[in-house]
Amino acid sequence: MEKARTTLRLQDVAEQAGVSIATASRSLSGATGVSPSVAERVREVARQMGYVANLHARSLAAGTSRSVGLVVHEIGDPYFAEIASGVLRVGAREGLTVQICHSGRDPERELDQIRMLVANRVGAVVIAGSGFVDPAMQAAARADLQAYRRNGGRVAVIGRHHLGVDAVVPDNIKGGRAVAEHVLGLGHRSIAVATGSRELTTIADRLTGVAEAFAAAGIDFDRVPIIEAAFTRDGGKAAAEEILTRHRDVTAVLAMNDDMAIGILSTLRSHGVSVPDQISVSGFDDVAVAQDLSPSLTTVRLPMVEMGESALELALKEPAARPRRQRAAHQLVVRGSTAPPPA
Amino acid sequence: MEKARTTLRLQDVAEQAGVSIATASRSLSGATGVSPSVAERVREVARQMGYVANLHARSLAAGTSRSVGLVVHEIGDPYFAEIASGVLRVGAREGLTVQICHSGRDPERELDQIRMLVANRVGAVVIAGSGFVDPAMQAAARADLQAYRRNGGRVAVIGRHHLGVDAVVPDNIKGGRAVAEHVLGLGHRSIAVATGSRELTTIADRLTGVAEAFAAAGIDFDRVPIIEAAFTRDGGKAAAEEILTRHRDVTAVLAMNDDMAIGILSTLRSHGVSVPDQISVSGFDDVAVAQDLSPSLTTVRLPMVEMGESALELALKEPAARPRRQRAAHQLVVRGSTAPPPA
DNA sequence: GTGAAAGCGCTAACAA
DNA sequence: TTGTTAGCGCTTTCAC
Repeated sequence: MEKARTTLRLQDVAEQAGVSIATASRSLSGATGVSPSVAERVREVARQMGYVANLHARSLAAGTSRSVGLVVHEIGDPYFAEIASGVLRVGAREGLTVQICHSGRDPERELDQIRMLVANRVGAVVIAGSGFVDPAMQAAARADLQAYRRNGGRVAVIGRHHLGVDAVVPDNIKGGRAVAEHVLGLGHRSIAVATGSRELTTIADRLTGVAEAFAAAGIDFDRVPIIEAAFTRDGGKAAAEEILTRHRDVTAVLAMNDDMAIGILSTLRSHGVSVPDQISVSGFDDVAVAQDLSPSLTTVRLPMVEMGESALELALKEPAARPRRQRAAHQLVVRGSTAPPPA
Repeated sequence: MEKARTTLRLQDVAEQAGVSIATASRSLSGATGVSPSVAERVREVARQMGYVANLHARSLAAGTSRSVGLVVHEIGDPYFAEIASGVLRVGAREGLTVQICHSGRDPERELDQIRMLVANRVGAVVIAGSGFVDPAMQAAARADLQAYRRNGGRVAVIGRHHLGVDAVVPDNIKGGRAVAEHVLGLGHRSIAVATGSRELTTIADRLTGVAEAFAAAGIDFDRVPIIEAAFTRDGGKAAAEEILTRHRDVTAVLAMNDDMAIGILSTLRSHGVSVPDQISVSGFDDVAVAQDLSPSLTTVRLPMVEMGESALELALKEPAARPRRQRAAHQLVVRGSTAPPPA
């Protein structure tokens, strides 16, 4: 008794169409050198049989694959979800499959995930998590990535990394400066900053911009309360609690991302503190809900979806001699959560 | 001149370690039947050389792959982002890579994506988009999926589908009923419903539950204004505009998801309509920001992350004789956006 | 324009 | 316990 074949092979299609496997291959992959009529017939037969090529076999034989990888800190976070959306969009357009993985803001996990992607022989990888300030921390990742690139792999990152690869970089410094200038311009002088870990370059840069604005306004940044907490809504809540307890004179809070700002708004509201009448709050990123909050959130808009798109497009381009750096536009978006300080 | 090998092969590791390629394979894949000392040595050599196995070759030879697929409508949508987070979490735990793709709520695109996943020989696919009410619409997908399963592929869906596979199903009917009963219980009688396309089973079910509650309250559901718009924030805004224009007597709006509810809140606010004093608003899903809105949103909580986890776990289990159906707990969460109607 | 055949890098019988 | 070898399904020279 013959063992029944389960999956269709290219050979089955070839036999059915009465051509050689080579011709079948050429017909289906759209290669040149097959007479149009034959190619069409093969395609028709394949379609009717419901044949789907085995991409593993194809990748193995051709040495290239139609897939790319994306590393994010956490896909449930709107910031990364929107970036992923952009990456998926370009991927679909180019007929690429996209593997997404979490790094959980952990450099070691990030490295593991990169290794896995390399093992999967993806054609390109996009790293969307923020880099770490400490270059040593990324030495291993950098080495792996270099080896990967020597073998023809493409890499692009979003944000500032020490990886020596193409990058889409939002100007976090200028953005931080813009939002701080806005709040200072409203007349605030007693300002607190709510931030995540300064080990992340994204955060470090935003803080740098804020510091610049303070310096320009003649304010000693060392005296400004910087509340460091998780870079999440819960972190924002914790920061707000601390501000209400230990910095009662504060009239404005600069959150280093929207998530924290949302948590801050929530906590202030539950404490009966009116925004922006008593305290102004600003965010950073302009996630989709920022405009629908009440009050709507003053923030710095980063085009996350476009950044995802650009990053993959950059990675897909012919590699350049030296790393390319593409700036992402940022834009101060003034909404209802900021106003002059109470008289 | 010999062409320089770029990527390391298993053979290179085997030679370096002084063993056969078979032994090297067994050592690295953790298979039994190798002396511990040899296995350890091989692993050490591989690590030092920086060898990463070619997963395509492995999949092709072994006929199985350590990857799974996830199909969502749109990863930028928090609902799906949270589900994806759950899937990625389990995937990481099990050492699986996850391919994510967009269907864009388009049955044809969904089919294409499924085909692509099948071509990639993923071990399992999780479909997270809502199914369509019209069974004919999914006939093709169903056929493809059946063939995939006959070849050993696993499938699980989130939500009600006509696909004949394992499913994680939120009880949308009861959830719809619960939120409608809550609003009716507050005394509202002039209620509008804001919804997305009823072609989606998720939405159809929620509406069914709502209708049940209305019937139980002795209200003719046919007289209730049902505003159909995009199942997004923008759709919610459009629905709110219409309600303000054409249904001025409405004291409560039931939105069939949080996204729409957020858009509704936003539009009502910009029109100076107070929530919940003048109009109550409810949502569905309990996306993370729902609790941080102002007013915080009354909604039906669905454990999205857990649903994603369960779906992949279900797909990874040994297949059962008949499709399994796992209920996801839902819970009415009463917050600030609902109150009795104005006197 | 088409076909035969040699791999792509790995796993899994089967032998030793 | 270890090694030899035949594929996995496809692409791609190289002949014809």
